[in-house]
Amino acid sequence: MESNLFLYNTLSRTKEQFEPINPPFAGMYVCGPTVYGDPHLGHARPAITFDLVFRYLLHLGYKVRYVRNITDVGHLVADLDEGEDKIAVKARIEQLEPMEIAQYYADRYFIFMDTLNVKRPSIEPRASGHMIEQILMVKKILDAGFGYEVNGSVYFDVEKYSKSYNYGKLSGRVLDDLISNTRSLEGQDEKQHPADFALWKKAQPEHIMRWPSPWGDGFPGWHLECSAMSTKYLGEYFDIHGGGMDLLFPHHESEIAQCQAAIGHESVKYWMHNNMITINGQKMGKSLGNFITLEEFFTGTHASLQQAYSPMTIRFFILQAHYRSTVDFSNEALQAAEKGLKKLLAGYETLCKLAGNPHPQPLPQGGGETSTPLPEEEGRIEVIQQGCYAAMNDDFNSPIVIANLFEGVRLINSAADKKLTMSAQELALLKKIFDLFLFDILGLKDEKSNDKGELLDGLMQLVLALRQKSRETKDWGTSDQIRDALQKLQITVKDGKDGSVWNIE
RNA sequence: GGUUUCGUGGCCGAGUGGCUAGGCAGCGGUCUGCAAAACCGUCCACAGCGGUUCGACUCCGCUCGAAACCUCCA
Repeated sequence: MESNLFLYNTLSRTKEQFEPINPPFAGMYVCGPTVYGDPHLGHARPAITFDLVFRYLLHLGYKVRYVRNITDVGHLVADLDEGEDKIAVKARIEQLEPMEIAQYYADRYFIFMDTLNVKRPSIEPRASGHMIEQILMVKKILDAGFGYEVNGSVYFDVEKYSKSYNYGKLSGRVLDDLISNTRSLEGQDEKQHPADFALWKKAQPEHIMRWPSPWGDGFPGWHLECSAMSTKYLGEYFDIHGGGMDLLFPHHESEIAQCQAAIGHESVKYWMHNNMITINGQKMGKSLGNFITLEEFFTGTHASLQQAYSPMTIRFFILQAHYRSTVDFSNEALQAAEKGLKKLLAGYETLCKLAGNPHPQPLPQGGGETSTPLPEEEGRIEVIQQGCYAAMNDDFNSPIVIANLFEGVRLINSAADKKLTMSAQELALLKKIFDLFLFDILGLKDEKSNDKGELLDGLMQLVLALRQKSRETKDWGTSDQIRDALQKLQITVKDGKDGSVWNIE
């Protein structure tokens, strides 16, 4: 399978040609959510980024297995100092089983990702369901001599590891710097070296989430689940591992070390990282008062939001930036995105009419042949198509894809205005491009109800016919009254040369 | 302080050693009963200071500024 797809590998810090290990198969593992809180903007970006990758790989014909984990074990609440399990803390507060909470927020995550039109991965394994695999991996690392046990906990020996391998190759860190920059906490330090990390952690009595192990009751270290589950479902060497840039260190760095130690070689060919999100130029944080959940975005119920923003507006906005750039959310920017998306989708509707597709409304009759079309540029539609492919092949450059689609919209609208003509072949190809890139690959969709129904359609035809009569008699009062009343029902009427068209907002 | 990623016009956001990004907003036209939409034209850039070069927004260095990570835990 030949493709010209290039993607940016964080490991090499260059764009590399994508050559899967076992074509036509492609394996991708992406770090999923920790399910202890409601899904927010920070969840949307990686989900949409790797959804784009997933969709494009599928389009190129790869047989993709996309694995995204659900982390439902052993997390601390960031604001707490005591070192309690995140989920355990929540459970005590809300008097629920920890797994009940994990289930609740996992379900919420699934629902909101569905709303964002993020395709479900092939497998969504849970850390809690892979204790045996994780324990086995700890054993392997111990057997290989890269781990040590202290008081029922097992730690990874980074110092020893870095004598043979480069711990820090992914994030650019140097071990000596890590030492000098690590403030050693007094007392409870079981670790031999400040940079060592936990493979298995002994559960204190108050820990509700615990599992038996050869080292006593406890829970797996953070980095372990991803190594264990990616190996289980994608093999000891697979194509793409993705996640947010915030996970670069120590999470992904440690995953590399774990796999190297347990398996004897690295397990990932391409590392991909999406950049972070800011709100009005600031990071999103609970303490800053700009922590906005997806539900709040969709309903507009947050003090800093001027209005509700639909899932597709959020998706489009995220795709308007390249995934390796930071993206800054603001009301002004989101409103611009909302309008831009609307224009794109309206352009597609016009295209369908021009292309003779009855969906969603018939083209108003009439229109003369007297227009003087602009001279046709040879292959102007092909240029758009090639532009879209070139953009996707260049490290999934969705903003360029979108720019190309807007060029298509310009042609469509000009054709509708009879400023230029497009052949049936051109229209058909353009429709194909929109169907593929706008809907299948970018994963956008029209959110307004297209299922207008025969009854509504008939009623609207009647209403518009009556309004047309009043317009012909220049009864503007009646005409405007009808239009205003319809607008209140979210139905927009636009008067064109060839009659009026209507849309549900 | 270290590592990483950045700093583009009113806002968001691509890209490139010399050649148009794109969207939103603004301005001027066309169309229109009005409105909306659409079309055409147009203004506003490349954080700052040096250096390399025939030429830099694009390469190099420094300064300033922003974000993520650098502790136990995921």
